[in-house]
Parts: sequence; structure tokens; C-alpha cells
Amino acid sequence: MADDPGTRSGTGQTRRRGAALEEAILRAAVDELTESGYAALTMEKVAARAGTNKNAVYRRWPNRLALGIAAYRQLSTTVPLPDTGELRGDVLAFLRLANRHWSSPLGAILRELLSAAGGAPELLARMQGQSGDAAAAPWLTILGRAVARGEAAPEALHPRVATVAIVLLRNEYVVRGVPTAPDEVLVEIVDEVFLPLVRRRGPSSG
Amino acid sequence: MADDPGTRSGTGQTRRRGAALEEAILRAAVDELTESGYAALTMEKVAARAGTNKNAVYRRWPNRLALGIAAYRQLSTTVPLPDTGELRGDVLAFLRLANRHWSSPLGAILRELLSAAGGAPELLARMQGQSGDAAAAPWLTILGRAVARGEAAPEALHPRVATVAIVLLRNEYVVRGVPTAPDEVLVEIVDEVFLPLVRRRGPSSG
DNA sequence: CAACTAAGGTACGTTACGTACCTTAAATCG
DNA sequence: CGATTTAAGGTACGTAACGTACCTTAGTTG
Repeated sequence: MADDPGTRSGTGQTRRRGAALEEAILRAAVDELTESGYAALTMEKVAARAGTNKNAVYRRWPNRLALGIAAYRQLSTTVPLPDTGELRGDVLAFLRLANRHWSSPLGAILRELLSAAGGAPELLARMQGQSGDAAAAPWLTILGRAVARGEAAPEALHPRVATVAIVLLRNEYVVRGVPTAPDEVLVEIVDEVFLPLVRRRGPSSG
Repeated sequence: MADDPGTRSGTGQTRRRGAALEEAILRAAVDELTESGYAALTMEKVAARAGTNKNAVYRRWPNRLALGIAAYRQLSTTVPLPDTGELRGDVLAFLRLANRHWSSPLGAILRELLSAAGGAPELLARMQGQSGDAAAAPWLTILGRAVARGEAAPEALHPRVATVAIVLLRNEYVVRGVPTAPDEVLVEIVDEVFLPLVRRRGPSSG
């Protein structure tokens, strides 16, 4: 920010307005969020870093959580869906991507935001959408391919079934208290639970 | 607390010491926690309610989180393991117990504490232990009975398999943003995922 | 140009965590 | 029993940060 042309310099008297200022604030929030996480994100620090003051921030975002969420959304990326040509490979690859994501600083930030957003379902839904592995759609795609290849039973094409692997992985995080799991665990989830579940289907109760 | 004999009354000059005071503080913390949750639990209010001051509280618990956890532990109860004589009934009954627990004020408190405890694995482990449905042991017991009765395949006797139902239920909470799920969901989890998983076991990859 | 708007600057009320320090009742020790 | 020690009771306060209020001023619009 030393020589940023948009900066309000002591002598320059040039005020950023509208989108330019909003962008500067967002960038500052992103930087603070990635450096220190959500808990340490303060309106004061973001404003200072953006070279403005809290008024400008509050004029755009009603509160700290909203700003945190906006900053997070700047950071999130979409993950490419793996296509290895076989079910086990696809699922393992996608699980590994997810594992990497959740063990990254980004994962911790997301968890903090989810916790702070505690009671707001729509907000939660929007946050979930940012973590690509949470939705059923990509998993259904992977499973759909497997069904087409004859690797899985057609009855297994159900969102809750399709997402079992990722759900189990996230449960591992809870149990372990850390947002990462060793690769053997991923392999075990796939081989001991997921594959048996989708390949042969016993009769369900009537 | 109107006529509690242990109370330091204005004229009585009788100070509670040691365990008696600790108990009074804990009781106050429990009351505050159940009435207002962890976020609204303050050291000031607990101390006032216990008829003491923050020094006494801080002499026993290093910080607010520790006090919150101690109070929570006073509250937690053990749930009886259902035994309906058949697998589906057992699993459904235990899931229903869990659903009721997590949708109770106690569940919200636990979630708050887990979130506040964010980076401390041992602490987390201890908290988890308080929520009886999280551990694998009861689920393995239920599944073990089913295996003995011939209702489930012996290879399914694995902690990760046994806990699939409860893990899926908790994922429902995350997806919904509320700590409760309709009974049809519980039934679906059991019938669509859990029972097919444990009854017939396809070959796992070598 | 005047009016309006948003940016920049400053101040402040409120809340609560946690710490420090003092007085005093109660327990312990010689 | 008196002296010493310890913990309880009481009070004060530094700090941090959220969010609000208000004022000045640069920039835009009609």
C-alpha cells in the first residue's frame, strides 16, 4: 500500500469513492483474515489497513460477521471434479482434495465463520456452497458415472449415500480435534464403508 | 438463595470456604449456562449469582471456557442403551434419543463449548465423551447384538461402520443449520444407508 | 453554483475479560 | 492463646473492540 495510486495520501487529497473504496476494504479484510483468522479480525484493523475508518466499513457491511463472510468469499475457489475413469479413484481423489482444503488455513476460517453464523440457516447455506465438497451434486456426478460404468448399483444414487464418504471424513475431524486425517483413513473410509455400500445393495426394509 | 444457610449474609459474617464455595459457584454457573447459554455466560454474573466475586472464581478456573466446561459437565447425563430385540429398532431408538438430545438446550451449549474450545484436542476429547451418542462403543454394542442375532454381517463390526447413522444425522444438522431433523430423515438414514451397509457386505478392494 | 452524498476523522458509551490490591474472616501453627 | 497464614469478600481499573454518533470536507449531481 506504499505507492498505491488509489491511496488517500496526506497531501494528495484524493478520496476513493464507491467501488474503489469497497475493493480496498475487501482486500484489507482478506489480508487480515488470512493472516490472523476470523477471531482476530477487527473492524478497526481492517479499516486502518484499508486506509479508511470504520464508518466506511459499517456503511457497507452491517457487522463483523458480514465482513468476514464477504472476505471469505473472495478467497474460495472451486475445486475441479476428478475423473480417473473408475469409482475408487474418483472418490479417493476428491476426498484428498477435500482433506487438503479443510486442513488449510481456509478451512479454519470457514469453521470459524460457520460457528459465528450459528443460527442463520440461509447464511449457512451460502457458506456451505463455498466449500465445494459439501454439496451432494459433485458426489452424485461421481457416483452417476460409476453407475453408468456398472461399478455401482443404481439404487445407490441417492444424495445421502453419495455423500457418506465426505461426511465420514468430516466426522474424523471432529473426533480428532484437528481438521486433517491421515491418508490411510481416507482409504479405509472408501474401502470399508463407501465401496461396500454402493456396490451391492441389500434389501431395504419395506 | 433467599435463605440458603451457606450464604454470606450482610450481618451473618459467615464466609463459605473451599468446597462449599466451589459448589455454589458451580451451581450458579450451571444456572446461568442453562438459562442463557455459553455466549451470555459471564464471570461477573456467575460470581454475583453465587454471592461471591470474580477473584474466587478465577482462583479455581483459569478462564471462562474452563468454567463453562465444568458447568456443562455437571449437566450431562448418560443415556440408556435401547434394546428392542432387533437391529432396526435399536438403531432408530438410539438415533431418536440422540436427536432429542442435540435439539435440546444442552446440545446448543455443547456446540458453543466445542466451538470455543476450537484448538484444544484433549479438551475436545473430554467434551465429546459427555455426549454419549458420539462414541463408537454403544453403537458397537448395538451392532454386536445384531451380529449375534444374525441380522448383520460380522465384517460390519467396525467402529466407523457402526457410527455411520449418527454421523449422518449430525451432518443433517450441519446441512439444515438447525440441530434437529424430522423423524422421516432418521428412518431414511437407517433404511437407505445403515441397514444396507451392515446386512450384506460386498467385497472390499484388496 | 448550491445541494447532496459519502469519505475521512474523532469521540465515546458499553460490555466484559482478566488483573491488581486492600481488608477481613477463618484456619492453622507454635 | 496469640501470631501467622490463607482464602474470601470488596473495589478499582487497564485493555480491547463493537458499534454509534457527530463533525468536517472532498467529490458528484442537478
